[in-house]
Order: sequence, then C-alpha cells, then structure tokens
Amino acid sequence: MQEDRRLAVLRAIVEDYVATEEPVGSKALVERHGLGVSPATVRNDMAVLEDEGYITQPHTSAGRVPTDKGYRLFVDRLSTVKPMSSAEKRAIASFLDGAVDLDDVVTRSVRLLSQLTRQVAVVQYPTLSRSTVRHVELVALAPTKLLVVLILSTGRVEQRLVELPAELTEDALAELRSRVNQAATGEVIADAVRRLREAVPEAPGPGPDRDDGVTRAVVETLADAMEDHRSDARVAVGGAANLARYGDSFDSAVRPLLEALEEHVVLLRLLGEATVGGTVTVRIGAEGPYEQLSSTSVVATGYGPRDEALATLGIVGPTRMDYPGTMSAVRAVARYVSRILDEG
Amino acid sequence: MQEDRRLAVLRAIVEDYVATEEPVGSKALVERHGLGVSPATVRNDMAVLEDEGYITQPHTSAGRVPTDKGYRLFVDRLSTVKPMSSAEKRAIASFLDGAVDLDDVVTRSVRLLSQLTRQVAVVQYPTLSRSTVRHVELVALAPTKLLVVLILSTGRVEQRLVELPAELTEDALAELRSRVNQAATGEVIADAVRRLREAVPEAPGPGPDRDDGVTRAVVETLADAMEDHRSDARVAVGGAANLARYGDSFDSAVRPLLEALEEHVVLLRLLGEATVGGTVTVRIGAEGPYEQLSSTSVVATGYGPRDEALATLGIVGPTRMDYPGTMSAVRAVARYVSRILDEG
DNA sequence: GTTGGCACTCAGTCGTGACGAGTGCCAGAC
DNA sequence: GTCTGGCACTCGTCACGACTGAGTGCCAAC
Repeated sequence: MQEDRRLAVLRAIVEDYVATEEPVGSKALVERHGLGVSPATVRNDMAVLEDEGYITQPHTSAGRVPTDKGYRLFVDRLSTVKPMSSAEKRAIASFLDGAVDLDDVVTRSVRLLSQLTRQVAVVQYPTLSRSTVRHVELVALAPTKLLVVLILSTGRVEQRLVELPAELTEDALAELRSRVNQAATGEVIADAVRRLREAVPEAPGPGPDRDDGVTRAVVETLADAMEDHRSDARVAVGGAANLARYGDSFDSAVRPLLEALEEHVVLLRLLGEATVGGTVTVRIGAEGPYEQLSSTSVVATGYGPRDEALATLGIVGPTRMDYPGTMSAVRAVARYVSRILDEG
Repeated sequence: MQEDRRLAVLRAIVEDYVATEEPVGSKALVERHGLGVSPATVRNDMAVLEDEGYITQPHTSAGRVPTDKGYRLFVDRLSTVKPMSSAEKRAIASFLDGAVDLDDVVTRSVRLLSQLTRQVAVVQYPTLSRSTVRHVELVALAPTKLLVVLILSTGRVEQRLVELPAELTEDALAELRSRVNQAATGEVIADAVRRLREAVPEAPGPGPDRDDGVTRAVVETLADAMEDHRSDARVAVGGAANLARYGDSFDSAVRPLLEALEEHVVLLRLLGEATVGGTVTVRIGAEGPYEQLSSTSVVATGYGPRDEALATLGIVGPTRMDYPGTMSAVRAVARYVSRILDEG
C-alpha cells in the first residue's frame, strides 16, 4: 500500500525534524530510515503529503517540515508509546515519595516533569470543587476578630480573617464552631456552601445569646473562601530555563509564553479540561486558545485520587517536540502523583 | 576643573549607553549633551577614563561602554535621585491598598515592581525571625492525628500534621493547647522555640493522663515549623517576560538568570542582606556572588514595619539599566509596603 | 589646557560567484 | 499502475573582497 508508506514517510519526517531541528530532505530520509525505496519515490509521496497539508517547505529547494496537521496525525495514529524505563520509573517514585505535604508534592512534580521532558512544566494545585471539608476551626484573635481556618480533605488549608459586628463569648464561639462543623464536615465544597447557608441560621435573640449578625459574617466568609478558591485555583510553574533552548524566534515565541506563565488564569485555560484514566491531551499550535502561542504545544492530563480528576498537570513546549516521550512522561508523573494523593 | 568635566563625560556616557544600547562616541556625546567643549577634548577625557578602568571599548574604532567600575562610580557619586511623580506615587498606593492579606501584598508588590522598572522583580516573604507568635491551634483530625496550626503576627499561617504516639482525649487536648499558647503566644520565634522546650514539660504520668510522648511530638513539630521557615524563607518572582528585552547574549545571560529565578536559595543570596531606612543596595555585575550572573545587577532594599527589616525586595536586570529610576522605584515600593505592614 | 587636522583601524554591509542540498518532472523499466 | 534514474532548476548559504564610515589616537598650533 502506498498509503502505508506515505504515513511511514510522514512519521520519519516528524522524527527526523524533531531530532535535528532542520528541514528534512528525501535523500537523508531514505538513508536514515530503511524505507526500501528510492529518494524519487519518497519525493512523490512528499508532494502528496504537502498537497494534503501535512508538511510544508520553508522555501523552495529546502526540505520539508511538519505542519500542525502533520503533528496531529502523527500523535493520533503514528506514534508508538515510548514506555518509561524501569530506572526512570524508580526515579519518579523515589523523587515523589520524599514529599512531606501537598505543597511539596506539587513543587516536586513540577521539578520532576520539567527535568524529564526538558520543557516548561505546569502543575495545577488540586481543585477544591471535588474535595470535601475535613474541619473548620474558629480562632478568636481579639474580641471582634476571628480567624476562620478551613481544612480540606486534600490537605489544603485556607484561612480568612473576619471582623465581627459584635463581640463573641468563648461559649458562643464553641457553639458556633460545633454548628458549623456539623453542617460542613465531610461535605463536598458545593454542598458545604449550601448546607452552611441553610442549616446554620442566626441564633435566636434577644438576650445574652443574641447573634447580631456574627453567624452570618462567619458563614459568608467561609462560603467566600470556598467559592473563591474553587475558581482561581493556583498553579506551579517550573523549568522556564528550558525556554532558552528555543534558540531562534525569540520575541515571537518565548516572550508571549513567558507572559502566559505568569498569568495563572491563562495557564489554566491553556492546560484545558482535566482528562482521566491515562488519557493525555495534546494541543498542537493553533489548536490552543491563544493566537500568540501558535507555535507552542501543550501536553496535559488530569490527576487525582481514584481517577477523580482533581486537577491538571502537563508541559508547554514548542510544537517541534518529542511527543511520544513527553506524553509518557506526563502520564507517568500523573499516575504517581495520583497514587500519592490516594494514600495521603 | 578637568576632573569635574571627566565625571560629567562619564555620566553622559552611562546615560547615553543605557538609553541607546550602543557604544557612544565622542562626537555624539558633545552633540547630545551640552558639554561646551570639542570632541577632541572629550576624546582625551575618555582616554583617561579608560586608563582608570571606568569605560572600555568593545573593539578599536568603536565607541565606549561603561565597565562595572564605571557604573559603580555613577551610582555612588554621579546619579541624581529621580523622584517618583505624584501620579506614580498615587498608582503605587492604590495598587497596594487593594491587598486583602499578606500573600496578596507580596503578589501585588512583585507585579508592581516589575511593571514600574520593566525588570524581573523579586520579593521575599516577610521572614519569621522577627515576627511573633499570635496563636497556636491544635485540631484533632483523628484519634492519633493532630493538625498543628501556627499563626504569626505578620499574618502568616503555617500548618503541620502530627502523627501522635498515643491517643489524646478532648480534655487533654484542650489542656495542651492552653499550655502551648501560654508559653508561645506573644513571643518572638526564637524565644518561642526555647520557651516551648523549657516550659512545656511532659505531663506527669502514670494514670489516665499519661503523656506517652504526645507533648514532645507536638512541641517538636511546632519548633520544627518555626525554625524551618525561618531559614528557607519564600520569595515571589514576577516580570520574567521582561527578560525578552535582553535581545542579544541569550545563552550567556538569560539562561543562568532563568535558572536562578527558580532556585529560591540562590535568589535570596542574590538579594543579599536587608538594609533599612531608605538605603537601596546596588550590586553591579561581578560584585554579586554568582559568576554566571556577571552581566546582571541587583537593586534591592529591606522592608518591614517600623524600619525593622523583615525581608528584602528588589529587582534583577542587566548591568546596563536605568539605575536612578530603578532605585527610586524600589525605594518607593519598599516604603509603601512597609507602611501597609505597619497598619496591618 | 584646548582644538582642529589627519592618518589609521576595523566592524558592518553589500555584491558576486561557487556550491550544494533539495525539488519537480519526465521517460523508461518492472 | 508503480517505481526509478536522470536532469534541469531553484535558492539559501558560505566565502571572498571591496567599500564605507564611525570612531580613535596623536600631533602641532593656538
């Protein structure tokens, strides 16, 4: 089948171009890969591939370079998974096992990913949306100043300061604490917000137990903390030094990327929806949501305990990258991080 | 005095070079600055300046470029403070006033600094060493699992999970909580650690109140949290996209800098000791501790409430930078941040 | 101490020509 | 119908050389 051979040619072009960073010509192709046909034949195949939009020439009399569409086909149908070596697996495991808390897991994951792939790594902190409330603690700092501490099942701790509209006795505080915990503990964030608002009414006044809006202040602060952090989840970035390898095309490619790396909202949109079950999402060049990042690709996947996609992690790099290797690295790291979250 | 004129020439060279990014020659110099003498005279002065090591030629028949030593003299004796415009002052104030908590202050400062100076900004989170303990909270998550929450006067909250060697009753927990707070609350970190170890002995056993090492576990965790975070203070970095303006000298300058930006220990060493009272430290090129960063300068100063230097903030950029403008921006931001910490 | 003049240096630029990698096309072989 | 060898053509890259001009250093004169 010539069709098969054409795809083999495309695969060879992608692999060579990724390795050498230079447009690849017909002669070099038959030499380096045992295609078993002459350069002339390959040239014909290349002409067809170019017609179909999979490859392109930077200029006449130069070799071919894959287009975004070419990379897409390569990733979807031509690439063979490159399994991690057992040494790599062990390295990942031992690197991540040393983590002491959630923040440390994220920090280490970022570093690990960027080293494995030699790209810029991005790891989203586990979102709160699916996590549950483990405990709410109320600490009186002053008669009318309360510190609200929210502890989640993922190990995340959020704190807020509340200025109370009235003073609160030690007893009333204890009572409020227990009421809030009864309503929220064990619930998923969204439910906890609802139950808090419904099930923790103002304590009935008047008298020494009058509430004066204290309860409402506390509940709204809690709800705020929960909803706030659900939307603007944090991300960690690492390996920006790998951008130095971009070489050419500096202002056009690296600058917008550096800017994006500091805008967490942009980054999250780049990473996209979390996918689960070992599925790795690949966004190639202009497929992404940002025009200025049309020469960068994103390889990402979701992670979380028991296949719940709590958050996303992945890498950002030039469209010309080693997709099979990168994809398996991303998948492997996601798997190990998920396992650790499972145990924690 | 020819001496005065020579210094004027040096100043003009620095200013021109910073503005144009190109070696500056004698003719252009007399044209752009009203020096009142002929190019030939300037040439003589330049020859002397070169002999003394303040300027250098990239190659024969090119203009002059300041050396590190030249920048140093410029910063020390020739630069006039460039006061912030009142519009800028207002912008700084309003930008920082919107901050809701300590983390937000730091985040906003980084962004502000990088925008004002168009350089990479670095802000160290307030160190704990001088801050005091405001409250310690102990939360039982499970019979033998305790969450230790440490609240500091700066508003920072640290939490640690402790696995207890034995179960703890609700009463024993309350008692331990009160003992710990009595010892630590209000104390400076260093004192708190000492007092905790001395003044919170094991509760005497045997009996139902036996301690079984629970107290020690909690105290050591607390001490650990305090000491830990005193040494590896965190830093926030922003404005890395400004590195794109480096233009040439990429691998030699930008790469090591990008690497340094991810190593917080390195960054802290770069920023150096905090200085107080409006004094801004300038480290030019090879004056810094890292050989690879010999073409980058650091402009930094300390900040903190009531002129206590709790932490350092500043910028990192090419040796060829607008020192007067940068220095006054750094000073202004430090001043406003300090004021905010004072109020909080 | 300052200035004008002058010879010299040398990085950058531009044009030229040779080179070669790579292509498209076509006629012929399998 | 498919593959192959051959051939003319394109065009980017490199090396060479000449030219230009900014900038210098030095010297004699003011």
